[in-house]
Amino acid sequence: MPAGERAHATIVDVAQRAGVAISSVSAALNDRKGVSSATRDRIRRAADELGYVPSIRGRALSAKRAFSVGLVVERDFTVLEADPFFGAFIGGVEETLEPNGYALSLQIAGDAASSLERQVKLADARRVDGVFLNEIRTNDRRIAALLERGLPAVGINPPAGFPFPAVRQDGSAAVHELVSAMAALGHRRIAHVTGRSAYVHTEQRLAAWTDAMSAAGLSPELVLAGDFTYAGGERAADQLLAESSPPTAVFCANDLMALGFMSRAIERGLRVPDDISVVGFDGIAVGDYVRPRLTSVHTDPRALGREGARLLLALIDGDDPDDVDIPPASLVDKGSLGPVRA
Amino acid sequence: MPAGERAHATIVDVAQRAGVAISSVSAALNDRKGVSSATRDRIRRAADELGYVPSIRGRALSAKRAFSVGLVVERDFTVLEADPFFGAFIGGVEETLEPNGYALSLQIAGDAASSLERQVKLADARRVDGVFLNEIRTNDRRIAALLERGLPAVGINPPAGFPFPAVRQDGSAAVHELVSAMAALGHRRIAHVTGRSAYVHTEQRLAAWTDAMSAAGLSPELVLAGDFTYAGGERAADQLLAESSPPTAVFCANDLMALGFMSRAIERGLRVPDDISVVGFDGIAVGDYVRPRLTSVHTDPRALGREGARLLLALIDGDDPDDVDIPPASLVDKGSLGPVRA
DNA sequence: TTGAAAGCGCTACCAA
DNA sequence: TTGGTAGCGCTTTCAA
Repeated sequence: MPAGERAHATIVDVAQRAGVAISSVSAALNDRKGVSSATRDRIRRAADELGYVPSIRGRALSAKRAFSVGLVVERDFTVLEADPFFGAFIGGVEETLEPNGYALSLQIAGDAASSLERQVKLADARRVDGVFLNEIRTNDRRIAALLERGLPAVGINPPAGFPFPAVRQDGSAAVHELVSAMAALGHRRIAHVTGRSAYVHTEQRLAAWTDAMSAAGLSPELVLAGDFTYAGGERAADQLLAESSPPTAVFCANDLMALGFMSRAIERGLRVPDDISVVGFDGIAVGDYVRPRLTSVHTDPRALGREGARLLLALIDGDDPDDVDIPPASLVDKGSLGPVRA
Repeated sequence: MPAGERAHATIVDVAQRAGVAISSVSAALNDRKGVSSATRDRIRRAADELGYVPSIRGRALSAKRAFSVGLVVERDFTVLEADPFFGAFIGGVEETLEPNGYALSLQIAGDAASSLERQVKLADARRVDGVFLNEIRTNDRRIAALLERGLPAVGINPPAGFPFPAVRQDGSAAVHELVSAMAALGHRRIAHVTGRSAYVHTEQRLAAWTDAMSAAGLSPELVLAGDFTYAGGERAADQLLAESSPPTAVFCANDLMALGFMSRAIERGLRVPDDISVVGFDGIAVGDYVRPRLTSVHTDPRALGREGARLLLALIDGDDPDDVDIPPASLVDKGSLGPVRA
């Protein structure tokens, strides 16, 4: 028994005070029709006087809804700390959930297996009415698990053929713009440091870069496998800059790697952007804390969260919502991209 | 009606399959006594075969528990993005909640008023069995609201006289160590940039610095009001370094400000730490991404979350747990603290 | 040891 | 328009 939980007024208390049946209270307070405005007023007053707030527990059981959606963040705890994406994403999610009386149930999982397990647990225990599918892998087992359970889900930047509604923000246009800008500045040897393998967004960014390179008449061969971490960016710099003819520009699949790359490049005695241009992807605040500031493809995780939640609630309501495209990511030059030195 | 939610097996299904009453199923699966091992086995088997997972909704209503705790993060969305504290804190919370079958309900509030409102809503709707009280203000209205509702709560680094159980990490010892170290390095003009006013942790850090300065025989007069943001740190640098006899060392109430201060100091042509030593508080990962790396008082938000959740669950179980002190924060020198130039 | 039944606080259906 | 009532899926008490 929970310690000290105060006795709350229930729907029965309100009904008694207003001298009506509980079904009328339910109808009145939920703005259903079939209640005269006189009794509706009386019920409202009684509810106010008692400080009545409907119990979400009773509602959940009766309405067969949890009034809650789930987000499982698959991150090593230590990495999560440095990753600002989810703060903004969750902020956006909240923007939609709160006015709709929904809450967010957040879980942290260390790896893919426990992420799947958490997702399944949330669904099986009926803790949530739907979930976000984030950071999707190329062969993501969560999809089948969700499908099998018939749990509403919304994908965030999912791959083609994704079976649930999705919200997308295109980044490829900005990557094309980036590569053309680099080419226009005289860059020919442009490298790409990828994200962790097996992630859809890693593939998406790699594909965008590859396409853009080809479109610019450049050969997309300078590819290094990264891991989305700062240390991974440092390692990439050590490797790429030690080559006999190193790149003059590098596009990293996220900002954290770009920051690590830039830092190590500077430590190795290079100037950014004079000796090497470094560009990231995400547009995190930390990019403004270094010198030069980091040029990056800025995304909008908050809009992704806001629209994703909107889709999810519609889906839960039994609608069949269309996918949502939020305005494409944009290249924001802050100084770490410059012309090739003569 | 939620779209497509698959029919789940209920306790009735299990009882039928096992040929027993639902009360026996409940007792068996919850490891209560009074069930023969034979029927217990039979029930377990039936449950397995049906893939039975108890509905948290039914349990919540009957047990008068939500099996969920709440955390309201009071942050501007944009600030949240840059703040790594909560990622680690939530990770720690999860570490405790998950094995206990509890979930975390996360809310984001933009200001104190809506933070209070959210907290109250969570409690009144009985969505959670308890909440964390974080970033407490010197005159925090949430405390009275929680007390009034009798909702279990746990304070994170609360002030003296706090009415709920609490988990604390002392930072003052490390601040004393810091100030002595600065004094030993020849610093006399040591400044402090505070956090946002009206926050308990702002006061705690200021008091620790003031005490430490006095203990070192120095006058604690160089105090500048900050706001915990990077930009605030930059402003502090502009102000302090423009003085006729600027400080030779500065202790900022958090790392973000220290990073802003350091960056601006360098932009103004000073060398860190040769011309000015800069030290922060928190020990965030970003401190390793700048040069010199940021010397800071390292805290352990993950342990705070882990132990805070442990306290909260005990409280919910009706225990009267003692406060928890986790090992004190420690000064970690990474290079932004150095001797006064001759 | 087992089973029957009450009740948790709602929603929704059906009569009156 | 109203009221009565049957669930929703559990836990818990009380008899058998």
